[in-house]
Amino acid sequence: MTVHEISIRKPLPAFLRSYPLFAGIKDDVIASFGNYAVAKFERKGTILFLPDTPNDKVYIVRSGWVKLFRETLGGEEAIVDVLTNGNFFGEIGLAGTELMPYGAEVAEDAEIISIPRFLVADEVMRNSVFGLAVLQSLTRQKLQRDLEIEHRTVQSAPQRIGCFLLKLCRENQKGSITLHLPYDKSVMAARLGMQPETFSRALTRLREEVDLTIQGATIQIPDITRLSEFSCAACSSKFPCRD
Amino acid sequence: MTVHEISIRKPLPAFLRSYPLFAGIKDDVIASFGNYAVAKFERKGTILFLPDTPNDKVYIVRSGWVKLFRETLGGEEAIVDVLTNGNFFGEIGLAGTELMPYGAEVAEDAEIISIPRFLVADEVMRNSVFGLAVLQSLTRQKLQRDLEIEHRTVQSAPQRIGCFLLKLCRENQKGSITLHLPYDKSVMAARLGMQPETFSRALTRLREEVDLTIQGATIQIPDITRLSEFSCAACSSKFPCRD
DNA sequence: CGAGGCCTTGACCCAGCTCAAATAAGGTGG
DNA sequence: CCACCTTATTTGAGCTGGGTCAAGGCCTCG
Repeated sequence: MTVHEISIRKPLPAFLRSYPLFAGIKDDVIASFGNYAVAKFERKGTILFLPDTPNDKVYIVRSGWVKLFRETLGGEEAIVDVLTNGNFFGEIGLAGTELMPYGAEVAEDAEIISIPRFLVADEVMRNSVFGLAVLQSLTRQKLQRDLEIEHRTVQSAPQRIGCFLLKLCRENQKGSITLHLPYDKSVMAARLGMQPETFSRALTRLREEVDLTIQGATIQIPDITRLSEFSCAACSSKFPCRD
Repeated sequence: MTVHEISIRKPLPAFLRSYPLFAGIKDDVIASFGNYAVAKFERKGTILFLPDTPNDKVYIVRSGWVKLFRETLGGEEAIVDVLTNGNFFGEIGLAGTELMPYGAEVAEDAEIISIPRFLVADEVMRNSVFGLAVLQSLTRQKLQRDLEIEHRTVQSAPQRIGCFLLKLCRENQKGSITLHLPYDKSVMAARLGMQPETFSRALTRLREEVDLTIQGATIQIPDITRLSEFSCAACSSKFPCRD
């Protein structure tokens, strides 16, 4: 919860440009974004905004991880999503919503760019290429949510974890891979819609099933294909089921 | 599966205009949409397109119900969504996706408008007001999905059904209400992420819990407030948890 | 070295799933 | 309008994945 913000200004334009979302934006606009946008390093635990709170910024994660959450009436926390490099959030503000339906907390030290909402809205209006890009991104994200819903009903806990690990592998080749769980297991559990205890046990089952080697947050996957065969067995979409 | 299509042409403009999505569109564009758009009556069971099939149209439901579905590898059908008046689908095509990630089947006799994708894309590019409207709609839909995910993990089966009934009530007043389940219970079950058997039993439990009167597809709700208190007890958002 | 935060284990429980069957609800042809 | 067939819904019985509660481990940091 300790706030240890370092307010810095970096050459955002290059960063923004590097993401497909901003591919069609003219230089002067990027520059304008760059003038109003703020990049900050934020420490794990920092709360960017609370649920049901007014907010007028759109955020982009430059590095690290940010989790979006809601509070159940019962006081429990439901995790909506956990974001990283190049992902954005707070765009619900573009729909004119005053209060954020979810809160945002830094799950792992992160660098976060915030842009006043009106700037983005203006640019959407002015630059149709950008508008279409955002629109397409949202379309895909919605689809991603559909998949997520399906996963939660169709896959077992170990399969869901396996599917998650596969996403972490990105476009990597077949064969053996070593990877680090990027954030707390309890957060992963919530992200995958299960209890921490279940996560722990499910990971054990998955290990037995596909011969993982697990040391704390480090996981060795001897055979990706085998993992995907196990995890995606129940799913409706072919293997790389990411966007 | 019998196809009993009646291809008709109705004054679409008025219809389109009546939905907020098209509020900002200029008359000539509406007219152009009207020229290329086709409205058809389709019978229950008609399949509009299959999953993983190329498609170049965006659809709007004018009346009736359409269900979007995927096929699990196991051959089971997972329902993505069930749409009605004024809802649109197929917009994923705007993201350049060639193959539809889901299929569409008429769940209850419906009138459906289809518009060539390029027309919509053009209009998004040309008319920023329209573009923003679509963008906002998608944003809200994505949020809706988030809620859906939360519901499925936090609510019990009876609560989920209750929540669904509340959505059917729309902006109706408090007190007693009678309503008709708009489509097959088995489809509702799938839509809510449960088995038909579970649905049946859960509905019975809900009846006992909040004194519903059930006759086939007709349901009498004596006290909406009571229903919402029961259903939304576990949810993170206040009562009218729809868009 | 002790405190607190994570994570893992153990024991037990229950909502929802599965398989199987009985009943309603429509629809059709005579 | 009736008998018959098909599809939708309900019920019964039993099983189990995942949740809950309660203890330990473990590791980090002061």
